[in-house]
Amino acid sequence: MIICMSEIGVRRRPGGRSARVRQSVLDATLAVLAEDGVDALTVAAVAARAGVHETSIRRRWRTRANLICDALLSCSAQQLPIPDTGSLREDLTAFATEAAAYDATPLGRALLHATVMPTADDALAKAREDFWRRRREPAKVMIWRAVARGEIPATTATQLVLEAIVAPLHFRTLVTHDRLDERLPREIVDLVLNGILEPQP
Amino acid sequence: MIICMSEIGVRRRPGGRSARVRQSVLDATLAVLAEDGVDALTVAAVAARAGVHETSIRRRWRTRANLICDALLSCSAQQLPIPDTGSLREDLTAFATEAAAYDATPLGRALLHATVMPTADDALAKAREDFWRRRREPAKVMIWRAVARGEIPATTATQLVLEAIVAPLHFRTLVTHDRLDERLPREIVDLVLNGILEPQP
Amino acid sequence: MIICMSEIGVRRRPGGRSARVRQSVLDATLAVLAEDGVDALTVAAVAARAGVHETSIRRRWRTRANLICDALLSCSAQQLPIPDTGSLREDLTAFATEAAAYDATPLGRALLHATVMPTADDALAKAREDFWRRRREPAKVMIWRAVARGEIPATTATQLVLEAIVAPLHFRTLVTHDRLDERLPREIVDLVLNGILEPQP
Amino acid sequence: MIICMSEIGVRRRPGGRSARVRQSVLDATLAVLAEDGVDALTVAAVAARAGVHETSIRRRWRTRANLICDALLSCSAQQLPIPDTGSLREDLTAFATEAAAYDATPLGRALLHATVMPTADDALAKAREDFWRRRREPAKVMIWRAVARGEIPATTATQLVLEAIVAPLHFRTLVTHDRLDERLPREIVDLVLNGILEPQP
DNA sequence: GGATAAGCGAGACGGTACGTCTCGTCTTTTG
DNA sequence: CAAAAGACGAGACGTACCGTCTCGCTTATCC
Repeated sequence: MIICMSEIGVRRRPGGRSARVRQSVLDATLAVLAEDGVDALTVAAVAARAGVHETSIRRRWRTRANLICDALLSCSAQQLPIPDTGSLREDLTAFATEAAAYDATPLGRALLHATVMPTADDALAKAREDFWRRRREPAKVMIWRAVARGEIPATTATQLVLEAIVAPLHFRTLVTHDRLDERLPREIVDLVLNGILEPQP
Repeated sequence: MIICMSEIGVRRRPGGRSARVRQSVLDATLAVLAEDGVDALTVAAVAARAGVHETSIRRRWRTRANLICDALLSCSAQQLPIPDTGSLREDLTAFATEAAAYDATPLGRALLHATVMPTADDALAKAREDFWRRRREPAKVMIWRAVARGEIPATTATQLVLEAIVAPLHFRTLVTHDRLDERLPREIVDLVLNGILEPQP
Repeated sequence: MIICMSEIGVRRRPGGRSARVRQSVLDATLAVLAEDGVDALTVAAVAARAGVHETSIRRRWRTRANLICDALLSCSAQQLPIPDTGSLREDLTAFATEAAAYDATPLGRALLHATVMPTADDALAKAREDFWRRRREPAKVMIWRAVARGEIPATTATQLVLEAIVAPLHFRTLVTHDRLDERLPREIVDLVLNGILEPQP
Repeated sequence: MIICMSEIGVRRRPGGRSARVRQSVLDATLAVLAEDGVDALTVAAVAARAGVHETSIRRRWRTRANLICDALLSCSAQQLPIPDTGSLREDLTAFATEAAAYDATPLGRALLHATVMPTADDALAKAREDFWRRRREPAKVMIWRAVARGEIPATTATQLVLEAIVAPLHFRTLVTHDRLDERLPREIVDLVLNGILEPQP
């Protein structure tokens, strides 16, 4: 599978029924994903919801995985807003709060599940990595600004810091449904900024 | 589904064929899980591997989900060893290293995938939470020891600290297949212990 | 299967629990047969109804077919009453009416169905033939009496006459659910007694 | 099940794969019916014999009963030949002889069994009635011709006469496996034509 | 602006897995 | 130690989905 997913059916016949069908199918996919979850997402359900014949979907996306993957990418563009408060702590806290809130929405949860499914499909795997990369990269600017402000050293591992903040949130959403309240983001950010060691005198 | 999974078939006829069948099926389930992954785990495959008739599995576990769930719980006992080096940093680093190594094994990865699968089944959801709780609780002793040694304040959020350490590892294993090398655990532990802020003069 | 069905469990302990169990199972079998029909008759259902463990039934009757067959024979004794009005026409009409009425009862219909089921089991086949023989033989006396009265020739084929009368009734019950009303028996008897040819002058 | 069985898949694409599959499945059904009997008829067996995937059969006919029923109807067209000898006695004798011969064939016996199976399925019940109606109706012409020739009164109950002739044959085939030889048809016809009463002087 | 090629509607089919229901055998457990 | 209770082997049934294929027909694009 060498096709680039997010391009399927995009080029040819850009204006007209094709494009209309494509869009309504992707919308329907996300809608079903949000409502019923990823394992209840069936091609037939998407077709019905999109008002499109099942065959048309199968013809274009070939497999269920491709469909999900394309839908994923199609919405990975709409990124979370990156706060800019002038303080790293406030930036990260706001960011973490947004992430937690998104994980609490049906679509957010469904996307999370979708990107975590085991898969043998390389294209899908790649699409998932892209999905997260597109989410992560813009957020790095918060770190860079803090470095520029001298809050943190220039050697700070940007990606790792971001992951240390969002991974626990996603993890709680996925498995342990422990407390995922409004105080949690700040606690995590405090942890990452200050560490837990007793301040050395 | 009110039955407690991990008890299925345990009580009655504890000595004999029943117990033998149960054990071989659970073993086979984990084996298949490790080799082929969770979505390739088919009841027929487990039955074949266990040398047991498919019907016997379906009769006792009813659904595929129950089977996976029971297998999960059956192996959640065998916990990771909890290091005790006298230093929190070394303890956590060793622990994180073990966790990363386990995530790199087929079974580890499969268990991870199995516990993040979306599910409508309450029993399964509960089993997964139990699975992680049984993994997490014993690890808390590392924190307690550090508190006793005066390394960290008694108010430290034990669960959160552990999650901040393992969640990024699991997250990389699940989605972004970014670097998951031998240096990563130490980096995360440093992050959690020291924070990233410039030391205040 | 060489065992003679209708003897199973009869000899030993004629007054004890065995006999009690046997009777309640056979009763339950007939009851289920009457209520749900032969193809819905399941060993489990009979066991439940008889208040007996399924295994006990299986041990004694071995197969479902044997059970049905034994139940059948156990009730083939209770024959239809043979009328004796002094007139062959009235005797046969009454007999046919009874037969039609019995076919209209749930048990009658179920027995009919049970005896026409295809089977590979010789014992069952034989039991079914016995069932019908026991029903038919006593009825022949009607013919004999008519011969004695000089109503019909001594050469009359007794069995064939009886079959010509009851077979159409059973046939309508089994397949064509055409008219099976109170006038039918008499019409059939008229047919058999007088024939349909125009009386020769 | 509101669908009319015998129409399933008949209309659309009359010459394509569908029709080919349909035909081979029905043929296979009748073949299996003839060879192994109705209760040994398994969907898998039919599928194997028809060189068609089991799922295709289940999809179109849904249940085993429907399949049998459709096969039944599909062959109810090929009726027995209706003799026309100029004599009612000879016509009926020939007809009865044919019927007896057909009951002696595997397919004949299987069809007979199939049509007397108890069923909760209305469509199947109706199909069976249709099957027999289609067999019976054309035969009535023998009676009508005899009426026209003045052999029998115009008031003769055509259906009843035919049933009186074939029912005993079918009955013997189904249950009592008594004599079903070449003399029987004639004896039955004699019975029905002349009656058994001593001729009145 | 009409020919042409792409895409869509419709419906089967092959294939895999799931879960249910029997029947009949076998093995533990228990009285 | 024999009967009762229950698990197991075997196999059919029916359901749901996935992915492929073939026809017609509609519609967008291009000459």
